[in-house]
Amino acid sequence: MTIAEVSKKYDISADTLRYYERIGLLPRVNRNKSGIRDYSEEDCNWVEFIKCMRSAGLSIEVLIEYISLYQKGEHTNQARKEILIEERDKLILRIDELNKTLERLNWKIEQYGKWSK
Amino acid sequence: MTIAEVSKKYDISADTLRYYERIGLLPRVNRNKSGIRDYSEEDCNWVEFIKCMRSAGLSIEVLIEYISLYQKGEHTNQARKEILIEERDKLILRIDELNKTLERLNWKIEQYGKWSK
DNA sequence: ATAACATTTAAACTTAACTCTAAGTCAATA
DNA sequence: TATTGACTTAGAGTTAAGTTTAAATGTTAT
Repeated sequence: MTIAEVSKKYDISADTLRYYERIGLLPRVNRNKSGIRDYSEEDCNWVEFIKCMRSAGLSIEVLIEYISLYQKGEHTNQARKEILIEERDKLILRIDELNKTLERLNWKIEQYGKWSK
Repeated sequence: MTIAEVSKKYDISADTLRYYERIGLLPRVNRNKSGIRDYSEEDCNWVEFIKCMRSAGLSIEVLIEYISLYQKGEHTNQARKEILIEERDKLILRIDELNKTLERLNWKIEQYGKWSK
């Protein structure tokens, strides 16, 4: 797949895809004879994974670390698992906080409802 | 209360408090005879509200709009309510997305568990 | 085979949201 | 009363995460 196709499929700009690869957030994508990126299915899976994790607030920094460990092979499994657990726990706290704020917003909206009908 | 006290109480730097006031994200705080900020209880309530809403991801831009409407008086109630509803709905979607990612992380962590124990 | 368009790289630029600096004022303390 | 330390403003600097630009090369449709 070309960068344009991947960009469209995952709704991430080609610029961002190149940027992610440049900083090591995506494993290096193979080029064809003329130097143009040709994304494999595994590349696409990484793109999708990164998109999902970024949208959940995981920092680029921590994801670079995760990918770097992945590329070092199976002996990094424990370390990778620890990263995921740490991020998972942060996410739980975050969701909790957001739910509290949601309740607060709901309450405030109700107050407005009392006069503004 | 002085800016240092408010800063400590809400864990927001004095720089940030001044910055928020400067850009209209906080209503202008009264100064004493020598020009030093003296935060009233209402000021503090705003600080706490802003902190909470920012941490939930509401943009500074939308909060400035909300506060600006507030300062224009009761006839802006409907508009303010609409802002809150819009942000509340965005927040619900966000929480939903985060919960899905949380499930995915949990699943991945379990996969790691299978070999790395 | 030439115009029009996509891709490449490196590097500069942008944006949101702060954060720091400089130069000055003011209040409390030694 | 001299110094120490918090506060003031305006404006410059920082950070994370892209986005845009420039200059070159490659590809496709006529």
